[in-house]
Amino acid sequence: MDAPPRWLNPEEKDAWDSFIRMHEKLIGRLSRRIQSDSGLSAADYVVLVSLTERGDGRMRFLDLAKLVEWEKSRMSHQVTRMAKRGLVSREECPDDGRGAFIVATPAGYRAIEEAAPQHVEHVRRLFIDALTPSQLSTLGRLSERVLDHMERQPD
Amino acid sequence: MDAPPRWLNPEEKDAWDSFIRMHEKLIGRLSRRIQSDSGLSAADYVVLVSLTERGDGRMRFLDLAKLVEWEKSRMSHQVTRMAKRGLVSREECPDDGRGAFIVATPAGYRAIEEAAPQHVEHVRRLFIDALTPSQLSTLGRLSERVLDHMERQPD
DNA sequence: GCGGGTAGGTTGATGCATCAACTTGATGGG
DNA sequence: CCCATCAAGTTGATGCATCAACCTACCCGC
Repeated sequence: MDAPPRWLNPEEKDAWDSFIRMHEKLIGRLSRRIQSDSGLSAADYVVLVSLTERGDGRMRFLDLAKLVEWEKSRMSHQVTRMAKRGLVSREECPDDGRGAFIVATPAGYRAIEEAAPQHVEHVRRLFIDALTPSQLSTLGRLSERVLDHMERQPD
Repeated sequence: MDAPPRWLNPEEKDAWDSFIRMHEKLIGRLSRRIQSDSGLSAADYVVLVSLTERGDGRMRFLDLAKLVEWEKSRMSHQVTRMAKRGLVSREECPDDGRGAFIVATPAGYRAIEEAAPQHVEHVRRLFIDALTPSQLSTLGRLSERVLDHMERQPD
């Protein structure tokens, strides 16, 4: 039944390769920077930003997981590691005996407040500054388009 | 001395977020697919493609690492795991006593020949098909531009 | 021909990602 | 009320990524 594989043509392959290489290099550099500047991993950063951005620095476990689109087990392991380092703590939930709140500690706040400006600076320097505003917005729109397309695909 | 952080403006932030979310979702789905379709990880796939694409299925260790832009230690660990599963083997290098060749085994060839068409199909379905040829080429050019920009930046 | 630097590669430790299995508390139907 | 089922979250195992330290073999100047 095997249909002949629809290999990528040269233009498609070039575009795909550039895209992948660009993203890998960009993310690699950003995450090494954030790690060496602040001692936070990219995962720590995402968690702390999400927690502290909305007011009280606390969120229900699964709400947090959904917000950043992580599986619960991934989040659980991450929170365990961060709690061990004092960046967040777990609190139990009065309404639901199974439930948990994840709370950013003062050390967590300090860490993210120190890390965020540097991180943004690197995003700007490595990525935003590479493009004109119009190119940037084009890239954003194309990304949205791919996202929408994926939503409509099985898997 | 701290300059005030140059936060991203809303357009910049939207573009950045879309871009990041898109890439994460895309890579996540592709690598889960390749894993469940073929039992290869994305890393296995990259190594096997690189080895088998150029003729004899063998390459010097560091040449391979440079080709895919990995650190030698990453490659070494990866090769160890793959060798354990019989996908590649190490051979010593007659010219250089320190050196090693990495060789794709018959099982490695079978694995990649089975995995590649499926993988390409998913890339096409999830990514290529989301865009018109002209949009795809735009995305490729923007990626190149970011890559070039990064080359010129420190770190 | 030997002693020091460097190139080629390995190893161990640690953190991150994913999968499957598990526990415990909530909930709703009979 | 009780049992089944589901939701919330944890745990353990395994593979991947990164860093630093290490080991040899090669090479070059003397």
